[in-house]
Amino acid sequence: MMHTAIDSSNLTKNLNEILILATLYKEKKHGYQIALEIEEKSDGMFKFNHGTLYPILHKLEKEKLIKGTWKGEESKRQRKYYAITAKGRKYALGYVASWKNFFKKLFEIIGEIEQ
Amino acid sequence: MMHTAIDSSNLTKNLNEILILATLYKEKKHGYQIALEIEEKSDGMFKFNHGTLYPILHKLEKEKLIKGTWKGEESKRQRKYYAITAKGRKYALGYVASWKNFFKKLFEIIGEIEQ
DNA sequence: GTCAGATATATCGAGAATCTATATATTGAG
DNA sequence: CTCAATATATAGATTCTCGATATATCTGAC
Repeated sequence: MMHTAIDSSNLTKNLNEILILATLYKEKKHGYQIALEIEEKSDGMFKFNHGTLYPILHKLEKEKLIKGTWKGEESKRQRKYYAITAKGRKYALGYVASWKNFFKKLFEIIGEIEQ
Repeated sequence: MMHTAIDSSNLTKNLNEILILATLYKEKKHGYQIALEIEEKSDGMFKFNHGTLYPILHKLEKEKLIKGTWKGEESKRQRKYYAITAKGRKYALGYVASWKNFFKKLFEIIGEIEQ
C-alpha cells in the first residue's frame, strides 16, 4: 500500500486534504456541498473558508486525486462536481493509516498529562 | 474544566504546544532536551527545528503556561530550564480533552474511506 | 592540547498556507 | 422585488514553520 507520511509541520493541509477525499469517497459532490457536509458532520470543528477550499480543490485536481466536471443546464447556475479518482482512493487509504499512526504516537506522548 | 478548543486551521501550532506541555508535565527540562525527547518518543514523527522550538517556548512563557529559569554555574554553559505552571497544567488537561474530541470527529468522517 | 562534532540558545529572512475581504452571479422565500 | 443563502473564484494581509546563520560550551578522539 502506498504510504502517505503525514508532515507534522503542515498538519492543517494534511487534514484538509483527507477531509475532502473522505467526503468524496462514496459519491461526487460540488465544492460548497463538501464544505457544508464537513462542517455539519464535525459539529463545526472543521470549517473551510472559501479562500481555503477552492485553491485546495484546484490543487487536488491538478494532482489528479479528484476530477471536476461542470454541470448544470444552459444559462443556469453551473456547479463543478468533483469525483475522486482511482489514484485519489489509493492515496486516501494510505492517508488513513498515517493518521492512525499519528494519533497513536501523539497519545503516547500526551498520556503524560493526567489529573 | 477550561475548554481549550483546537483551532483546526492552525493544527501544527496546537500540536507543538501540547507536545511541549506534555513533555514538561512531570518534570522540568531545557529546550534542547524537550526537542530530543519528543523526537525519540515519537520515533521521529514529531520534530522541532530550532527556529520553531525557541519562539514557541518564549510564547508559552509569555502566556505563563511555563516558566523558564537559567541554571548553570558561573562561567559555565547556561541552560534555561522550563517548568510547567499551575495554569499550564489546567490548560494541558483541557487540551487533551480537545485532542480526543478532534480525533473522534476526524475518524467519524474519514471512516468513509474503506477498502 | 587541539580539533571535530554534539550540545545549547537565539534570531532573521524566505516560503507556504490560511484568513479575510472582495467580486460576480443564481436561486428561493417572503 | 428584495434579501439571504447558494456557488465559485481570486487578491492581499497575516501568521507560522523552515532553513540558515550566529554564538558559545562541552566531550571524546588522536
